[in-house]
Amino acid sequence: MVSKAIQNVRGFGDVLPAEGPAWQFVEATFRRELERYGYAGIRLPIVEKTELFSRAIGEVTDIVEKEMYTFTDRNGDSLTLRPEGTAGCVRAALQRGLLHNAQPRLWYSGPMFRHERPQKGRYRQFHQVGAEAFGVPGPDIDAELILLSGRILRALGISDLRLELNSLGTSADRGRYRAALIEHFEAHADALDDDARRRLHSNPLRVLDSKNPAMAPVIATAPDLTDYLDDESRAHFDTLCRMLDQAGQPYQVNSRLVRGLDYYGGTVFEWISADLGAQGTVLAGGRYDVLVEMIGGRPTPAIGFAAGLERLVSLVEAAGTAPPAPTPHAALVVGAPDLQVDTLALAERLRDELPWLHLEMPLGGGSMKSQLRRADRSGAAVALIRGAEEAAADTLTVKYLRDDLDQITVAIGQLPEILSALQTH
RNA sequence: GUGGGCGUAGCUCAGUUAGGUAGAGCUCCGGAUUGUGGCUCCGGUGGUCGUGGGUUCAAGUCCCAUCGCUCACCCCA
Repeated sequence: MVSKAIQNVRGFGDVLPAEGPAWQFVEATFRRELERYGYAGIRLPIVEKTELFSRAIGEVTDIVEKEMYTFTDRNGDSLTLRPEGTAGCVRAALQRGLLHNAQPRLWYSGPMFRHERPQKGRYRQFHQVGAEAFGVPGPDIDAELILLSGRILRALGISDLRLELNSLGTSADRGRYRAALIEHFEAHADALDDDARRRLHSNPLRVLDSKNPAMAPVIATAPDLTDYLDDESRAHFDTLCRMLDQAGQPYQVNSRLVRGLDYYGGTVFEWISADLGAQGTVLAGGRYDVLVEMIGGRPTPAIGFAAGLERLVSLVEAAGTAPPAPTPHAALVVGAPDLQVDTLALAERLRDELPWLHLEMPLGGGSMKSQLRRADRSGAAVALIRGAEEAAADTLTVKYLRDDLDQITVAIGQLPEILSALQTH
């Protein structure tokens, strides 16, 4: 009696073995480069109190209003599957005293959850690598973080990326700009579409993002955020730009670039691919100097980024830059069923003696022909054949599956020497 | 949340127009080669046609619902 098959939950994907090399490449590259810049790994819970996100991200954001996986715990607490990583990282750094008289740089990686309609590059469970640097107020950390992100993306071998940069200024700057924007759009209310009217008072900056071509003229004539920055924000941004120029990092200033989370202010940046359809942002971040205080700490400047791993993996797969999965050095083939018992022990002795050795056995029986076929498919460089003749003489036959070499029969004691020649394969 | 496209063998797909109880290629298994992979040839395994209802003498095919995939809007990494 076969039970009804169960399918996955919508938007919750599986990473299959074929995608393994690309995922490992992306994750290993992030880890390596982040650690080179002094970022220390931190592991954070997937569930936090709902209030953490509603306070940090903003009550009126789409994420908090309609995308969170929120549930009531058995003791009545409202808990939420994290929709992003920064809030939890700040909570942990603050709660554990990491911010006390220190300027920690932290990174983390893991699944995030948002109840959105899935599409290319957007899933309900998705994975991010995040990096957060606390306690440094100046543009130097902004520049270094951006250069670091560029280095990672270059190391992944992804091309056709552009870096967009902007400053959101202070909260007061944005307040004045917001008022000016509303005034502008209200003066041209007849040119707005339904979405724009709906957002005009809740999130007027978002109106600038509209993809509706009919809105292009009214958006083009809208006030520019850059004109509303105070002297300090402007000086910070100018220095950042000079640092990037000097380091040879190209970028485009985009005064329309904004963020969907309320805690951002000052520098914001975004790496965008042209090859991902509508969800082209692969890595984005910015300053959030007010967040630590919002969560109950002392005012602490901070900046960070988050990278979407599914999107990067997709680009890495298209670019073909991930190293292939490693293939076995050798496959040990058993010539007769009565040899299985001590051949398995022989394999263990070889693995003991040669810790680097990737040795597989085509287990489960089958003819020697079948075992050799499986050995070949495994990608093994050589097949080690142990049949009745070899067992009687305490030898093994080494058959080269990739190189044009004759097979040889050698004493077991000679095997480490023979196999060592394969180590660089 | 809104709209479009799609679910047939492990994979890629035909079959849906005009309802008549399922096909191909690849994969996999076996043989040709009584101890030797890859190429070739021969043979074979494998599907309650996403799921649940309904119409019908008869449903992969028509209708309804539902789940999943996918693309865009929206939103975002």
